[in-house]
Amino acid sequence: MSNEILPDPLPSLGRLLYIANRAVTDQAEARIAGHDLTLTQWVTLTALWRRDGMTNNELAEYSEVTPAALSKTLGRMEKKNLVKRKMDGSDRRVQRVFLTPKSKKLEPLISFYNDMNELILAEFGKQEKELLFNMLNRIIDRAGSLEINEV
Amino acid sequence: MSNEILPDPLPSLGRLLYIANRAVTDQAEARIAGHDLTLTQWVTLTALWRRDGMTNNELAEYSEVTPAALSKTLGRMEKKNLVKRKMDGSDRRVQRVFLTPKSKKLEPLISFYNDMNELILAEFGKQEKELLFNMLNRIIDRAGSLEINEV
DNA sequence: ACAATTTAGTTGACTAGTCTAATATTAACT
DNA sequence: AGTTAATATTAGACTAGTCAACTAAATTGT
Repeated sequence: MSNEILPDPLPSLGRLLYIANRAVTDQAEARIAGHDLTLTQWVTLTALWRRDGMTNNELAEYSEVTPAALSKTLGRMEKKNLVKRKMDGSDRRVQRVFLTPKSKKLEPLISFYNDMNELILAEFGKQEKELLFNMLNRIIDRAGSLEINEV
Repeated sequence: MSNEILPDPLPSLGRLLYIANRAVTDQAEARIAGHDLTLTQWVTLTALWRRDGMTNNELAEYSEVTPAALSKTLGRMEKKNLVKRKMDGSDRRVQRVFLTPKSKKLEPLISFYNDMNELILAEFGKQEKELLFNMLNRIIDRAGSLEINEV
């Protein structure tokens, strides 16, 4: 192709988070792909396994995405017969979301992600793990509260 | 809405990485939005600012995405007049990508992301920062090398 | 009681990634 | 020289997120 030297990719917190997130997500998706589930869809199911009949907005909050995003995820899940939406009896704006026989059978998957995450952190000590989680939480807080200074 | 208790979102490494990555990305995008740039597009430009005329595949490797993804990003950037693709003289399969006057003017943005990341980590000590980067790299290695055990 | 406002959810246009398949062109091998 | 294999890129179908605009229903305020 070209025999010139490529610029080094830029190492930075943001870049590392991007790559780490993708590495972990890819590993997770590979593990559940056999059940015809994506990680996003699995997250939605973990909420319903704990409380069937949640609403779109509750699921959005739980998943930390916008209601619009969640509505689309539900559409794809309904097409695959993983959930069923039913109009709420007392408030007809509300759609309650229910598990199907198919997704009820998948409930044993509820802990797979935690197991996988433990596997990834197998060589981290208890204290190291705590430190890591603490640091990530500090980053989330700090990034969320920083003033937006346009550059 | 519902007066029942919502299930707690699941705390896990993967979840924290997902949220942290989004928090940092959102902060970055807000800062450069005024220049009509997305973070993905900015990453592409940082490569070209360092070596103009890189190819699609080189840029994909640099950005750590597939060549297909990068080709689409270039399409969007070309539409905004941020890059220009030119057929390579000696290998006509290759498209070389060049800065435009518009994107050349944006070169001072090359360090904005690092500056922002430093700001996010302002309260981290030097040693803490090193530890964090080290941990993230270990996670990336480990997640990438784990066997895929379907669940 | 009725108008105005808020809330719940969906849709459309967009960015950005995946994978698979197709097209050109070059390189490699008889 | 001519076929085959590899390489560079693009296109298409898909998931998943954003925001803004919209509809319908419920609440609030007079």
